[in-house]
Amino acid sequence: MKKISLKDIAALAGVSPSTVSFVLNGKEKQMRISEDLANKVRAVATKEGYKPNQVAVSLRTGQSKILGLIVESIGGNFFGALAKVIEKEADKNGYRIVYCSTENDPVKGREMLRMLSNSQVDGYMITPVNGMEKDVLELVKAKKPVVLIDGYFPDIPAPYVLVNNLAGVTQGMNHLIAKGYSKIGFVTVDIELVQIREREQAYLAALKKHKLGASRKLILTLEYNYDKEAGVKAICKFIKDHPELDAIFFATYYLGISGLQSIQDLKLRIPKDL
DNA sequence: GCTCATCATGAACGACGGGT
DNA sequence: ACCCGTCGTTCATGATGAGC
Repeated sequence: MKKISLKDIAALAGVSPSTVSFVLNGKEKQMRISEDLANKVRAVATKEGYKPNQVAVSLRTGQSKILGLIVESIGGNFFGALAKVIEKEADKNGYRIVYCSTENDPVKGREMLRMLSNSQVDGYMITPVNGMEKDVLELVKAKKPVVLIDGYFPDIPAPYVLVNNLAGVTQGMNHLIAKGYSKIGFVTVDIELVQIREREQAYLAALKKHKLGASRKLILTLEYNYDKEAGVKAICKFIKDHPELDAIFFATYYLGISGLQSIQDLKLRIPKDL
């Protein structure tokens, strides 16, 4: 069976295609189309199960009503929850989301950007990875709508939405310090992301502010894609090498999980020993 | 003859294929 | 090598008829 087009509906209803278009797009008032005719057109369209040809709509309007979302990873709590909200808001406004991930690989990030571009998406939401600067800049130069999420490029004039890394870490540190801990370690990763750097800076700033001797000696930096076991071992060694530690701050939730494993392996008790 | 309501006409969108 | 029609849809503009 042939796909029913707007023209078919028009022929069946005995009106012109434009009339059908206006009615189905809710512009019958604006176009002064009588209520009776509008109802008739709607009835025919529903009966025939008419669905607009999105390719043609895009061709005509220049809009795809699709937004591209590039996140760090599709799995995981943070980006999963984020995507859910974004999808919901997009849906409210008649947009759909194409969803892909970079795994913090700039090559893959660029590949995804090109894919989205070829798919004619109307806008981009991107969690930036170092190495994507040129491509993002190109989008901005081309006046494409771009929003960066959970990170930004200082030199690129694109709007961004961030977690308040500074306030979050500061609040956490203040809590530990208020509880009387003074030898606080910091475990982070060596990835070049602004949010990670900000967290480390906030950690150091908190120590400095409370005159607890801000130094890098109590900072452990793991490789970003650290092996699970190796990471746990490294944290164990870090704790053993620094017996003066009475508290540890983990820069990310996955580091925290590894850290809990390490602490358990060392048979230390929380919060008695650490 | 004029105004208003009501609906139709036709061009345009971008890429591709077929015809000269 | 170039032009032109094709797809389905949208929208500015035009056309028709009714009522005064």
